[in-house]
Amino acid sequence: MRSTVTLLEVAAAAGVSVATASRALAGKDRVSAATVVRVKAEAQRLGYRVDPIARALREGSTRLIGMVVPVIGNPFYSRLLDAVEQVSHAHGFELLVADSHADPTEEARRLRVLAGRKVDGMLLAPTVSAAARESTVPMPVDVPLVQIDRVVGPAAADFVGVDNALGIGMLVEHLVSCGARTMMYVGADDVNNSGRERWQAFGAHAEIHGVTTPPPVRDGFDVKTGVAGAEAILRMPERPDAVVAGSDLIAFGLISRLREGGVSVPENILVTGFDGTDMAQLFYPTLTTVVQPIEAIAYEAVQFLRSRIDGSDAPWRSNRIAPALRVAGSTTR
Amino acid sequence: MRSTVTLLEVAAAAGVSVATASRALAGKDRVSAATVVRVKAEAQRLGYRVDPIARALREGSTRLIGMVVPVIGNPFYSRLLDAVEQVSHAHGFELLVADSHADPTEEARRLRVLAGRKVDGMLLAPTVSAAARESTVPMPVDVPLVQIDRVVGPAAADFVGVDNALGIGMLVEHLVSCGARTMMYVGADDVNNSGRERWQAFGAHAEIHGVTTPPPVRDGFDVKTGVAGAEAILRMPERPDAVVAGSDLIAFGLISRLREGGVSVPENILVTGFDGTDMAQLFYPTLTTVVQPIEAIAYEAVQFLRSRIDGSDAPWRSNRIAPALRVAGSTTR
DNA sequence: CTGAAAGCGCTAACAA
DNA sequence: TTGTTAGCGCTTTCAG
Repeated sequence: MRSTVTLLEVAAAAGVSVATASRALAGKDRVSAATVVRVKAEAQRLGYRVDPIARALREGSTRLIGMVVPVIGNPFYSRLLDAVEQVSHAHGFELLVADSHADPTEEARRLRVLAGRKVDGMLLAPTVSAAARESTVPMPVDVPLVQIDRVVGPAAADFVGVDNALGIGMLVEHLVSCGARTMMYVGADDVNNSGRERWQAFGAHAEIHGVTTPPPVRDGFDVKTGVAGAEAILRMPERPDAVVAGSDLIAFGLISRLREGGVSVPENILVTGFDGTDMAQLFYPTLTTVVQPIEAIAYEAVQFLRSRIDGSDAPWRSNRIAPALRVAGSTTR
Repeated sequence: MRSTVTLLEVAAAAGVSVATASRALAGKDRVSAATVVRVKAEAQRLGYRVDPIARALREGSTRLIGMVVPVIGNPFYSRLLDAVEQVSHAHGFELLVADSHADPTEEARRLRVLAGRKVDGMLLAPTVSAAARESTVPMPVDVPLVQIDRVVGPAAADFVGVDNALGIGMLVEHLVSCGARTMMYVGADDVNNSGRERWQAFGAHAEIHGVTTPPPVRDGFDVKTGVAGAEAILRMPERPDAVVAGSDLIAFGLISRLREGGVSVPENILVTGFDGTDMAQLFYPTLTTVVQPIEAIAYEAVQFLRSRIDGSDAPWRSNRIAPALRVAGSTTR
């Protein structure tokens, strides 16, 4: 069996021209039913598969979606990637993946490479490096693009992400119902919308419930930030009743550092996370958190992208999807 | 600025033919220095970039590498993906990613899709599903392929992975030096080489050190298996001194179940993992484990693949890379 | 309803 | 050293 059988061979086998064969296989042009059957049978028999390269050259469309994430190794992004891969695959797109390694310059370069590869559209989870503190509007290419997970700078594209305010609201409310009267926030700074929105929502909900809030610790979404938060707490004369961490990773770092400092969770202090990672259920104690609707985010993002690929020039849309509260050991006494 | 500037335009601007422009840019054919400069300048000025589609159609090479993993969401694979992405990118390849969702049928299908996309080569981390217990030799395509991480069935391709026997040896030796005299194995079954090799190495090293080994629990590489192992231990009249778990995930499941059962690590029993995930350092207790040389595996795999892409028809090679022992809380009293 | 032919952008024979 | 041209495999006018 020849490794590549061309349309010409199928046409010859079916006794028609390439043009007819093409039409028969495409099925959207007027071709006699009889030839359609014959051509399809021959194609099947010979194991014909269209050459996507030739088709792309001719049609200007690759059926490829590019996705750029800050770091594939981060479980949140890898799960998002997983979900996006499934959805785009279901829509007939293949996924070209690029990792910006949390470097805005590299991110821009990767976007350009993907555009050069003629992807039909791109999904971007923008990076925010500590180095490049200012937000760069990441649109160096004229390919349909939707931002996913978070936004840097003023939105200049469609956006799909979690409803941060709602999630934080759920957590604060839950902690209040657990009897917490003082709550500290340990999370990311204002460089991207997630950090900003979670912090603002925390403030707003704390106020609504009349909760006292010691000064927060705000930096990144990483373990390190959690450790810093724990150290701040260990230095405080009076510990807060609870800590709202801006991410599961922060909570992990926080809890393990508190433990080293002799403060245990949930006995001495309640802690919540944000993201709903698998590890949250394996950690000790299991972590109360808010679960990101990853599948829904992936689904909606691909929908947005498809409509842009199909030529929509509607105003930028922003889609916030509700997360779900998952109560666990870190807030259960 | 036009979004796509073709070679023809560059040639016109430089006052030469497309052929000359192509050669000048490629640089490997005889062209006068003066025209090279002129063409390059014009290309630069116009922002010309070769169209990879056209080039691929002409050359039959896409500079694309496909990679199929059982599940992107698994931290080990996402880190491997990350590493592979970097290495292949450094060699001028873009990465097309596919997730087989641990389904051999889907895996075969994805391999075919990638082959249809005309990738120059493929990296496959074969899946092993509980459903399809028998190993299928995964070579439905005639594209250079190297197996990475593990092998299913008789090797029919180059392979790069960790040196399982060495890793297990390090762990057993370490536990012996901690004073353990009875060790139980909780790991994966024999469906793939990793499960088989780790188990065999455990047996061999236990014998060398004269260690007593109660019956093992063997199933998958997942949390569930660890939980099963813990339950077996909780039922035993006499607990072993230590448990060698076949993966970090198994160890996590095992430790948390033991904790629920009132057995604590490392006080009552020592536990080791395998993989060296980030979580191993965040877990309580921090986990003694063997760190997979992920970067080295990625590097070597891409090297193997490149040599196959370049036409090498040497016999199949198998490259086992040494892991490193990382001692932590789960074996430190 | 079907065929002939153009052409997507590029590279490599082959000529000059 | 440079230009002309064929052709990679496909889709799509334009004729018939």
